[in-house]
Amino acid sequence: MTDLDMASTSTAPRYMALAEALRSRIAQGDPDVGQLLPTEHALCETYSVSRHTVREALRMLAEAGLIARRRGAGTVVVARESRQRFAQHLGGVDDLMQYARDAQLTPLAQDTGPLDPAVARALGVNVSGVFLHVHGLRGRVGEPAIALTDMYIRADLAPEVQAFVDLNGAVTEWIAQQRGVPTARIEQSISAGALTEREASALKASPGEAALRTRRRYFDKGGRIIALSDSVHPAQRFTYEMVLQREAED
Amino acid sequence: MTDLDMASTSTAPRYMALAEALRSRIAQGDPDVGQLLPTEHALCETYSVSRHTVREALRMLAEAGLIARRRGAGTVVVARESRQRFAQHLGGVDDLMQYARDAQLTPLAQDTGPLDPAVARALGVNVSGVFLHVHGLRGRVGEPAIALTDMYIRADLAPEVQAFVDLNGAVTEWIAQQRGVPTARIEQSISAGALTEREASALKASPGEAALRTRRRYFDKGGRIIALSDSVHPAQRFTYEMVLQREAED
DNA sequence: CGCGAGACTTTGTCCGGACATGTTTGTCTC
DNA sequence: GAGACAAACATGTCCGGACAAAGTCTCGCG
Repeated sequence: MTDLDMASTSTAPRYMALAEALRSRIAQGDPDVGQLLPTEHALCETYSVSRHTVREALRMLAEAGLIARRRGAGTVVVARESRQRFAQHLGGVDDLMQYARDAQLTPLAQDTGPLDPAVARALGVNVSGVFLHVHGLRGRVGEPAIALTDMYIRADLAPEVQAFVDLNGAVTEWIAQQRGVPTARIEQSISAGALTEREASALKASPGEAALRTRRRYFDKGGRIIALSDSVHPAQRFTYEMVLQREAED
Repeated sequence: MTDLDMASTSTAPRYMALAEALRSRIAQGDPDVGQLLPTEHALCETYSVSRHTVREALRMLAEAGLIARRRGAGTVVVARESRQRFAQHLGGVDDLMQYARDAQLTPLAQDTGPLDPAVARALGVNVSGVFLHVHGLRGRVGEPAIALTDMYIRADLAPEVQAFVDLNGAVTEWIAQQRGVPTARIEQSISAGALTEREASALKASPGEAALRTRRRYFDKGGRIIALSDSVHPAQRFTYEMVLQREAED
């Protein structure tokens, strides 16, 4: 069944029928996770539909989280199934950070250049390109800082440093608006560790004190890196809270 | 500003600029909730763009939950602002725990009774009733344990202890099936701390070593507590990973 | 005056085309 | 073998058009 003869058996639009056909193929591993889907042009021929219809179907699959599309490279399968039972909903990236709205970023240092290999390794990425790196403290005026943070923003997307500081961390939302590159996916890891002397000094805490470390990778729709961050929080000053709600069954 | 001259000030696509212009209007109540947006045709003329571009912009606003579109009737504003942007989706509670499937629970102690006030305080609850308490280690056979955990399950819902152990932590799913009480909401907090001597001894780690502490509260539909848990993980053995996807809202 | 049918309006589906932008591959030169 | 550059490939943006489907309005008839 390559031609879409769904019209004869249901009233579903063609792009929905195509999305379903592709979803079914992906669920069977054809193609599997990590592999490329046929190109839009090929799908037009295989299923005898216009490119518009193919694009609509692919958009649905992308929104379902099954595929990621990259201009020039193609469309890769990222998940076999959409598995949604519990969900944590966040208003925006700043909710993810869990800092109070008035927690300001105080830059301590900045530079622009390729990512240091040790930094890339710590953040779990293998990425080339130039990044704006801003190192600073995060906290309310007059209170102990809650985070010592390093942000790395792709230089081609980054604002000016002072504008970055004024954004108080909402840089990915600025990039979405001003650069037309919205964040589509965020990977965060949370781990425990002990503060180094340098970290403790900047945070006015004790060396060796327990700390929470949060690392984030921000990706665009095509899976390319937008920004990275690495923050450390003294244990006494920060706890990460999350709420998950059960969702309706599909 | 009716023509889209965004191209001269940013690289954002036209449909995004239009979506932003309309989102801004809606935020200002022009049109207000319950009122109709101008038709697609009118927007094409007002903003000097094709219908395709208008439709893309409207699709974005619809996905953001700001508008609802009805064939033949028009497009109505349903919300002034979008409040939900990102979500973390989990297949089930065991995904939340992030233990390998074969990570077994070894009980070290158990008892049944009311919640100790200190425990209740640590877990952020004020609850009466009787709980089955199981204290144990979690890890793969032959490997260092990754968690020392205390689980508290409402006694009226709890399985037998041996059955509980066989469930390997998926007790809330057993309760959903066998007791007809599904978990509707989970609250989790993640913090850093240092291992106590007792904890370090059980985990075969060093006292004072940095550790991640995860605490969870499981609620049913009516907001009543089903279970509680408090786990501590040596830093070197466990990192909490999460992935958030940008999503449409309903 | 109320109801139904038809006309008109508005969004949804689907086609086609062109050009832009980013990625990958191939070729050439040092 | 490495680097630079060009060409080919693949998706993204944007235009235009036609027809379908659903909703609203108007007019005529009972």
